[in-house]
Amino acid sequence: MLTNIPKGTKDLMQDESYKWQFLENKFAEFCALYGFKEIRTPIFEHTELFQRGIGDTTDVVQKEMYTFEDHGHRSITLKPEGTAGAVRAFLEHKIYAETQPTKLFYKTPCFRYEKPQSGRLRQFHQFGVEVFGASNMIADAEVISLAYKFIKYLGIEDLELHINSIGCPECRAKYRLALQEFLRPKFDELCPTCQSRFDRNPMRILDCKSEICQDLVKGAPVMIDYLCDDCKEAFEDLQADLKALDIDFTIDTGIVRGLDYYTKTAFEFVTNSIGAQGTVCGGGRYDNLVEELGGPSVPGVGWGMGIERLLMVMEANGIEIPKPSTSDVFVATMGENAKHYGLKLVSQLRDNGIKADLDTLQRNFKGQFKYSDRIGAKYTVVIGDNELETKLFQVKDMDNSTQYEVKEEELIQHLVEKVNA
RNA sequence: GUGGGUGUCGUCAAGUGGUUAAGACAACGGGUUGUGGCUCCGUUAUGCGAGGGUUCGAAUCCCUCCAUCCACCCCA
Repeated sequence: MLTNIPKGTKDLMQDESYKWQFLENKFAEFCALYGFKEIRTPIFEHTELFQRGIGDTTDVVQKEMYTFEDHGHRSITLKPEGTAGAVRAFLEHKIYAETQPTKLFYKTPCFRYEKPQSGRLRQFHQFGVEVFGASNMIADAEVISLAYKFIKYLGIEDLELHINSIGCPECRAKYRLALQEFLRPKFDELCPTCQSRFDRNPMRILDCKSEICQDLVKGAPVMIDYLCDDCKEAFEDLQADLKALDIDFTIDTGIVRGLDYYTKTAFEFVTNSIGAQGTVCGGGRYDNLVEELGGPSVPGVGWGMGIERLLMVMEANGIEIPKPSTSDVFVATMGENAKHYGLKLVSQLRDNGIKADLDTLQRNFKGQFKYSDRIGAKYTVVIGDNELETKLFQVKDMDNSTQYEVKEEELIQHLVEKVNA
């Protein structure tokens, strides 16, 4: 029990953290290229922020939030997603009063109380970007382009971009009615889950996996046909923008975001190589969210990318992240005098930017070499009584097993050059 | 929340009622205290997810629980 990690969480251990560091650094670089700046907001917020932002009737809010009362009797919730907190900060710091648009990125843990499965955790992590203040579809295209380029940079080829428009509140409401009218006569034939979706989220019925529902849904009205002029034009603009960027996409009328705040653009980068949870990046436009949360009428568009899923896709495609060396130089010593000399040498090497290490377990000489090999040192320096006396040190190149002597005064410089070569 | 699979050393595993629970890899030690990756030798589960039960006898059968994986739902 004490040594059991909580359900649905993962430790990131020392031999894997480099992968995350790599992705985090690259993501920040890409964001910088696109003019996005990082924000860091708390991992918990007032519960009401999510209720209002994500929507009271969504699954996320209704049954998946980690909510608790703090000692001041406030209802607090661990972030289930990143956008709400970003909007809150945007409002609280009155960023809308500055030069627009505002382009923000973040990385954050998210928490949802769900039953874990492949690609689904209770604590997972997202990269996210948000653009505030831009209503033109160019912003949507930019945001999609950022995700696209980042994904391509990482070498991932099997993520497909799916886009859809889910309209604005007006046209979506009309469409919902039309869809419900279409399905109402077939209600009794729908699978139980779809019957429950009928009122709550009828658009989900369109991509139900049950064959019966698939059949019943044939000929159903499509959201795109119900878009108002404004939404329709926006969707066409987006497609034109993506084409201009040479970004391949497919229109997927089945995309329904599970968070209420989305309007117009909805998109996902999906794969089928990592199991059932194939959405690696999902996002869209939310033109009413800022206002809904008590701010001025400011449009927004953004996405979240699941870091664990991203890594799963990379792994499934055999993409390797360069593993940093743990040690460039290992100093093997014999005897007390040599030990002190070695301790100082290692310290000096580090001062010169060399990853250096020495034995701290009183291993015998052979054991030290073995350890040097294990940690992947490129060079091993030998220090014993002979070396201390002659001021000539043995340097062994671990890759090709050659060994040679270097004068004491040239040793550090020599190693610096070798390692950086 | 619903369903299915799995649980034997750090890892991969053999074992399906009968004396001391194979093996491989890893780890650690050693092959006459100055040299790694190869090789050789040695060490490493009174224990088989936990707790009950059946039995002369259980890792092997039964029950309960727990963990984990996968799928539905939902989403990153």
